[in-house]
Parts: sequence; structure tokens; C-alpha cells
Amino acid sequence: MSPETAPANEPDRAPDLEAVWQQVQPAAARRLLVAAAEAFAVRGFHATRTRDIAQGAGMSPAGVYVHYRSKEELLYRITLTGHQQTLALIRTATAGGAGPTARLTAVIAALTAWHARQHTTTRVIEYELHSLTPDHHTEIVHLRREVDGLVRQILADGVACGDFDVPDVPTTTLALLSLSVDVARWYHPSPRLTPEHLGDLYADLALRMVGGAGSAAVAD
Amino acid sequence: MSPETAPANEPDRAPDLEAVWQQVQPAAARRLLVAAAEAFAVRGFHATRTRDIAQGAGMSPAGVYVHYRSKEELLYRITLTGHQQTLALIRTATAGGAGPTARLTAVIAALTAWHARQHTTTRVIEYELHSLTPDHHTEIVHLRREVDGLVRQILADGVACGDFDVPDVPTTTLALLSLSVDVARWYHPSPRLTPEHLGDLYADLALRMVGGAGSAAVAD
DNA sequence: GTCTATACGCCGATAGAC
DNA sequence: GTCTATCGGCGTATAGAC
Repeated sequence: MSPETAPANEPDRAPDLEAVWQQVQPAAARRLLVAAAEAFAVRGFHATRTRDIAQGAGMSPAGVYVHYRSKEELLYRITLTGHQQTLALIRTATAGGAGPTARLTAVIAALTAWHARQHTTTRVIEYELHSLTPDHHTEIVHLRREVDGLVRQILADGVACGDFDVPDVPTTTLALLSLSVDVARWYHPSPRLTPEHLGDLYADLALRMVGGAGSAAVAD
Repeated sequence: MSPETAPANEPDRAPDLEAVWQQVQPAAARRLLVAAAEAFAVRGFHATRTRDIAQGAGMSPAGVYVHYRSKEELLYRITLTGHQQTLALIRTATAGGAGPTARLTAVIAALTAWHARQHTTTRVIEYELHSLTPDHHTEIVHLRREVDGLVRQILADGVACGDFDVPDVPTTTLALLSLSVDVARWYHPSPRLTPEHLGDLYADLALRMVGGAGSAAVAD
């Protein structure tokens, strides 16, 4: 392989997508994960053939089973890692003991930008859950409950100290998470609407939704 | 079939789901549509076997092809009718020449309640688009653009007359539609959270998001 | 670890009787 | 219009050489 051309089995991919799986070793296992995530995101789990994944990773069909026991295990690894990263993201954004307003805007901005920048990965982890085995599905649902609990706590704190005005905390929590999650469904990269810009817009919308300070632009 | 028992090929279904397809004739074609919508919603298009659909409609596997040319045609009919009903819903809610505030709350309440009550159907029409043939997919995307345009116009009108404060109309339109669409993903029937109640809650959230009157609770 | 070749079951769709 | 029977093809996963 000459230095001026990329190897044939390393397709030219968005660097962001590779970055998510950087720590996966060996390289062949990582290429398979990335290829699987791309295929699952575009076609869905059941419409993706193991041949698609192998070809995307520059391998023969049989090569998949050296690194993973089944197609479902690929989905599981993607989904598990994705949810762990989502949780880490939220915990980072809420750390430091800031007030509810700062925590809410930080979380929504980060979560939204993550769903936009990694829309390929997040499309899989948000919309292909039902293709997991029952055991794996149960495990992921537990992680999703943690996500819900962390955001709900911010709203509860904001209501308790009077910063927020929220008639129905559980449903508003769902609505806020809905906004960010659904970004994975429709977002495509655009110079007009970068992940960071969208994150800021959505953080502002979130603040308005909870009746927080800065949301009363109309009252001026 | 005795009068006190339901016929074996008419499973005990939510009446709401039957109501959506009431006008489809003959009855066998309707039963197939309903069975397909249920199966597609739970398992997804590619994980659903024609045998599942036939069994759900109380027919043999071959019976499907008397009424539909392919499994994809079933998905297409469900998706097309669903989008037509969505558009009709929005047009009804915006009719009458009311102001932007009344139109927005009516549309969001109706759209949200529709996604909740018909979460089985809407889960299919919102999340299985990618399994349509290219031609059918293109046709549906046109209908979706109409939906987007109708909601965007409400926001534009509200901004023009000063009722709304929206920094980015296209993105806020997407966010509002996101909220309602995503209901199809997570909603399940609950006495605490009826479709109508959720619709009212979301209409209030929508008004806050656009900085409309009644959203400035914090400013008092 | 990667390949070629293939086993084996499943699925969409059709044939043809009634 | 519905059935029984079945075709042809595809797709996951494995066997075994290198």
C-alpha cells in the first residue's frame, strides 16, 4: 500500500464516527463495528446482511465470526457502548454542582449535539433496540431509565427551588429527551446547522419549556 | 359462529386501530392491513413475515397475495393513508382563520393526540419509511414536506404579527414536529396520560417554545 | 485470522385445485 | 377468493484449508 492512498479496506469515513469506536481493538473488530453501525443506521438491523458488514470492513463474510458470535452481538456492542457514552455525557454536563438552569442547558446542548454529530450511531441505539435479544434489551432499558432519572432530577430540583415552572415533571422530562433523541432521525450534516448550533438552539427551547429564566423574551 | 363469541379470524383489537382503516374494503383486505400495521409496529417491516400478517388476519399465507401484490404494498398503503390522515388532521385544526396562537395549539394538540392514540399506526408511518420502494418513498416525502410547510407557516405568521418570538423558524418547526412524532416511539396507553391530556400538555409546551402568550408564567 | 465453499433453514411469492 | 403445496433464492453461520 503506497503512502499516498488509503488502504482499500479502510473506506473514507467521517472521522467522527471512527472516533466513537477508537478504543476498540483489534482494528478488524473496530472496522466491523463501524461498518455495522453505518449499515444498521441506513437500512436497519434486519435489512442488513452480514455480507454488507463484512464488505464494509473489507473482509470476507466469514471474517465477521472471528470477532463476533452473531450479527446481534454487533448490534449489542454498538448499543451498549452508545448508551454508556450517553450516560457519561450527561454526567459530565451535570457535574460541578451548578444550578438547575445551568445543568439543564448543559445537558440538552451536549445531548443534542451528540445526537447530531453521531447521528449514525445514535440512530442505531435509539431505533434498533427491538432487535436485541430479550436479555440484552432488558440491560439497555435499565441504562435508559438512568438517563431519564438524571434529567428528571434536574427538573425536580428546578421546581423545588422555584427556578422552573413545570406542571408535569415526568412528561416534560420525556418531552425534553424526545427532542434530543429525534435529532438522530432527521439530522444530516449541514454548514447552516452544525451540531453545536443545534445544541444551543435546543438548550434555549428546553429553558423555555420549563419556564426558566431567560425564556421570557416576550415579557420584555 | 355463535353470536356470543367473536369469530376466530377477528382478534380482539383496540377499536381505535380498526377505526383508522374502517373504509378499506373488502373486509379481508382490511384485516390484512390491520394485522400488517400491528406486526410492522412491533417487529419492524423486515422482521415481519408474510406468514405473521396472514395469521394475524386469520388467513393462509397465500391469502395475502389475493389482495396485495407484495409485502411492500401493504407498507405503502399503511404509510400513504396515514400521511393523508395526518395532513387532513392538520388542515382541520388550522381551518377557520383563527390567529397563530389558536392554530398552533390546535395543531400540536391534535397531532400529538393522534400519535398517541394511533401509536401503532404512526410508529409504522414515522419509522418504516426507509423500507418503501424508491418511488413510494419519494411520494411520501412530498407529503411530509406539506406537513412541514403547514406548521412552518403558522410560526411565520405568528412572528410576522408579533405573537411569537422565534429566532429560527425552520429549526423550531422541526423541533415541534419532533415532539409529536416521537410520541409514537414511546407512548403506551395509560389512564394517567390519555392522548387528549398529552395533547394539551404538548400544546402548552409548544406555546412556550415559540414564546407565545400564556407562556410567560415566569414573568409575572 | 483470513480465506473459499457450503450447509441448512427460512421467507416471499406462485401454481393450481376447489 | 381461499386453500394446500411448493419453488427458488437468500442469509446466517460453519467447516476446513492455508
